[in-house]
Amino acid sequence: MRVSRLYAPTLRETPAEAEIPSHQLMLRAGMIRKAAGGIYSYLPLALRILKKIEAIVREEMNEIDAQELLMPIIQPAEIWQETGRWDVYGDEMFRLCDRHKRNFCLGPTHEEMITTLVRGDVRSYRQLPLTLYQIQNKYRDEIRPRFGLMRGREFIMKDAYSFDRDEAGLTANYNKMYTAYTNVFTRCGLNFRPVEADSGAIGGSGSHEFMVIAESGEASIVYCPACDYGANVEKAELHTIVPQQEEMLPLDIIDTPKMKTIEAISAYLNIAPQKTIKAMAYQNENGLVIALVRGDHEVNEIKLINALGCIDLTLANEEAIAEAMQSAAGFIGPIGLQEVMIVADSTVMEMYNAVCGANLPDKHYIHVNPSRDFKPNKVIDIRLIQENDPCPHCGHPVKMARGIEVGQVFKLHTKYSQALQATYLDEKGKETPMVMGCYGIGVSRTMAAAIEQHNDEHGIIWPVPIAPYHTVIIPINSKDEAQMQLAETVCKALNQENVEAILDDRNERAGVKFKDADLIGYPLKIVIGPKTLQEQVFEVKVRRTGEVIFLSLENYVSEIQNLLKSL
RNA sequence: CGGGGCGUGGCUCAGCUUGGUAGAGCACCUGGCUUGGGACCAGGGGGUCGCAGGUUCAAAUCCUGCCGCUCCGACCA
Repeated sequence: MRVSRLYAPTLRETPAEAEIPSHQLMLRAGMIRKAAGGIYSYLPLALRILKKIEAIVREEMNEIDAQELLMPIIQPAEIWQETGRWDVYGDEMFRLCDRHKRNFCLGPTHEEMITTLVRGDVRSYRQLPLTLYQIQNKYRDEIRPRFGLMRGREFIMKDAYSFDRDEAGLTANYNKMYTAYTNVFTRCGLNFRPVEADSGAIGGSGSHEFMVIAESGEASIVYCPACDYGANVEKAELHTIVPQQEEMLPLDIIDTPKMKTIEAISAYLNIAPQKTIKAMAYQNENGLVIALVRGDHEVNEIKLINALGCIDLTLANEEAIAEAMQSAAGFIGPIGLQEVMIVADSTVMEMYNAVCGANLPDKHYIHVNPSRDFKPNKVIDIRLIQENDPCPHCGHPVKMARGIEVGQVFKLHTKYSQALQATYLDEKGKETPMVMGCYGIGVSRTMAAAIEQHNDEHGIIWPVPIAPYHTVIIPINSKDEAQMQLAETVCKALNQENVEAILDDRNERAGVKFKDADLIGYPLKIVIGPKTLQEQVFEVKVRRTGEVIFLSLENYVSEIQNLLKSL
């Protein structure tokens, strides 16, 4: 390939819309262009990268006996109505209508599709286990598409689905996938960490997310430096904190004018925030809910949703609070509340002589002893983990990091097979629902995540296995025939030995070619200039380190192959 | 959906307050010169100033509505 013919329009300046490195650099390197919010064209360089990632994914999937298939993007409403997700998915689903007014959607995921496919053709335990996967576009009408490929409305995903006879089979398949995912992301050159995850709207239980560690990541994770524990903060469990026992003092009520925040009240009373109880008012489809956590803790809304078994949860507005409790935000408390659901974090129930809102304007209770003074409807872990909280496995203080979710594995169990009657006959002739798992990799997101981890002020630095080309060959002066001739010879020789080389034959000054090469991020640059011809040596520059290596005109092919392997 | 910001040539932006013949840099085309880290000289093409209404002798500029993009929040395999 010749750069003069390559469709990779590079930009010297950063388009204003791009916020994070991967988005900025892919636009500047001429790899993607936006068609609409969250919808992009992949230009030739980006497509080569995607194909490399896909090839790695395919190899690892095939290795564990998953079989590739391809399912439709357009899916009929009926199968989604069967599982109830036609309504649950809401505005995030792209919906469309055909000329007969039949409803369809653009597939946001394929559980319904694969399950209805398999239920039609798998009848016997002899046909199980079965794992199928595809690499296909997905469509989600995100509330807020952003960060280029990181959160698009159209994106490429590898999705795999396993069907087993029983839980033991599912666990075996899940573990194989977990290993395969570890291999995929390792081979892509990513610094990642698998973490325990909430299984979310897709349902089921037992799930890990594969997080690429990056500042621009939208997910917060915790991990333990002492053991191998890691979790999405949404999921991270916490043990109850049991403080020293104290003598319970009599409940009292005091004036606390305008003291609406934990910070204000603890300063006013000169006590630690740990001695206060924070009451948060939420609203869900069943009404008002008061969530209680210790003053220095935060509510984990995912845990709260799971504890309540509800779908929707938002902070209650002032009117709702006033109506239900004759109180205002800042002075809410659990004592004396009637007909309002109260969920207390387990740590709250262990507190002594604490402070909480009195449900009266400008009043708080002191010497509150939860076990004595009120009775929550539910006591459960609902707090958000914080840096230095004890690891739930070993107790060592945990660390926090930002992560980009590039993959997730789920145990679905029989959620979809039951809803869609995907059953098989077991050895005894008994009809049994298949036990399912599902496993996703965001392929286009992985490309972006790789850039987030591998870039510098000059541009992208591709890991060799997913680089669009292994090396660019730069003749310093394209009008010098000797240089060009040698460059072409070298280019041909390398490509013949499976070193992907591209020749920058443009009639540009050397600086322009170097800048573009650095921006696009080829792992190596081979420079052919006057020195090369005189001294019969190549100059090879390593993109990542800036290191310059001189190779002789003899056996340079194997030298470059070795160099690429070492990167 | 709530709150900010922005829409002027392919890109980055100025001009708008105070209405009066649409600008710069980069990119592009032609010629020259140049070739080891985004050169230089000369010439040239390209914009109904997001759309629709309104005010005015006159609107990129003022007013109204709509659309799009973007940031923050809520949401999210």
